[in-house]
Amino acid sequence: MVLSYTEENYLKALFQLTRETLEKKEAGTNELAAHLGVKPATVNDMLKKLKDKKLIDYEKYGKIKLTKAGEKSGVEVLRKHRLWETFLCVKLGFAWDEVHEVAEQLEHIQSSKLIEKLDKFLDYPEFDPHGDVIPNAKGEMKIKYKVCLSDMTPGERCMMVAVKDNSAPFLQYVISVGLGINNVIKVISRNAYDELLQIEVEGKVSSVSRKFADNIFVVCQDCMKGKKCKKGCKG
Amino acid sequence: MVLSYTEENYLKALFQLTRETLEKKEAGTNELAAHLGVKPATVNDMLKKLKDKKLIDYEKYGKIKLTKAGEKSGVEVLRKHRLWETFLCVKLGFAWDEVHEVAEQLEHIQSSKLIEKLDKFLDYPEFDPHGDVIPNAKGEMKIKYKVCLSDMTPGERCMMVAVKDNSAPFLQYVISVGLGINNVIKVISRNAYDELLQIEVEGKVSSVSRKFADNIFVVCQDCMKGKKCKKGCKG
DNA sequence: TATATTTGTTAGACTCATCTAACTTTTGTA
DNA sequence: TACAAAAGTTAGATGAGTCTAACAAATATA
Repeated sequence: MVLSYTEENYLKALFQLTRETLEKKEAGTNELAAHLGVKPATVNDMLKKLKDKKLIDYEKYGKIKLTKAGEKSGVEVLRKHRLWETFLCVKLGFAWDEVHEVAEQLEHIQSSKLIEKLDKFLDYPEFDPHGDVIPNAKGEMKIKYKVCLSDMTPGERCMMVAVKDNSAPFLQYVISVGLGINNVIKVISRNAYDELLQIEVEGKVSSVSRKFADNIFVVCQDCMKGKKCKKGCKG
Repeated sequence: MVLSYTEENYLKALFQLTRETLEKKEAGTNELAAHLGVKPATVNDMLKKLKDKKLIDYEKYGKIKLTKAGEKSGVEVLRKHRLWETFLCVKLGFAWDEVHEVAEQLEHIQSSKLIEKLDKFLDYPEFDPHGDVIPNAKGEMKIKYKVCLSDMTPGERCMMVAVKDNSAPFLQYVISVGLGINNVIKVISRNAYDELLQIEVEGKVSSVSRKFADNIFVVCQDCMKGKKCKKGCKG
């Protein structure tokens, strides 16, 4: 489907507001308007067009959600933006704080061949100059989680986002503790001698070993709220 | 001055129609419409806007001419187009026949810093992949003329476009023969023994030496008519 | 030179993305 | 729960760039 420059911007914004965050899945008219720097009335008009094109799920007074097709387009624009930013810094010698505006223009260039070749020319980078993940050609964003449950301090809350060990025995163990992706974990205490962690998940308290905690990727509370993270949870 | 994507296209087209040719200096409404793929009525509306912005000289039913400001903008777009084409071929491995459409988009990216850096990255190329001259940062197009008056065959017509020798004595000699830039020269005959050429300029017949003819750059009749040149007169 | 053909212009309409101002629905809280 | 605040919607307008259809001027040619 051929999208206008403007439609692409709406889809990119929606992707950032609803997908590129661990919690939120829907956006509102005012929120989107603020993000794009236009008035809510303008957004409202565009929402009707995007719905007609089956790029968003949306009902009057309801929340806005990307469809599969809409997400595909949105993530593609984000991918292009970040690849161009990388090009500008790595190949042309721009400073990392100078590239955003130019990339806002470059991200709308229509040519899949160009993006393939640019990606190759840059040797398939995984992160842009700001450290944000660059979606791959399939639109997948492989976030490199770095913070484990064992990095948490007693008293902190975090959310499980991935596992390091994908073996069946480990996964079964995880389930038995009542844990799963997106579960919030409260770290109660850490035993100084054997590093046994006491954690609370959905009201249930369990003890887990250091080895277990090493294999659970988590994100901190800032990440959970969509704020800037100081720990670098997302790589 | 900030120009729209569309205005830039009109100025680029006008530059190509009126400047990037040795003879023509003005364009018509229909001609411009055909070049841009829009209707004459559309062009007519835009001409008024471009005139208001002092980018063209234009009177009702008259011919269209770029002003200095208009020419500056037009040549800048052309420069960007050709630099991007060069980038696509040289750095990304595109074939020379695949780059035009993408460059049509890229030429409108607004960032003088980007173009400076791209130019440097490409090592200040003088010609694009199609062999067309790339205007430099000042908008100058240094056409590398290759064909001299001495390359002409008796009976051919050509037009003087430049001199190789810029010394005052030579230039004075040129003037004495009645020659000047843009004069049409008809080659009447060549003496087989000493290569003396008999030429006719504005009705006046003169004889000039091989040495003289070697220092006069000319373009062939195809070039004069704006057609594709087979001799490579323009380098 | 008269007229046919080409070239250029005008008027009026359409789409897209945007706005303001007024209105309606939903939500949060006293 | 009632009502105020927040969020969302509608109607009507604007400007850019485009179109078609009809008209006017310039030019080429018989």
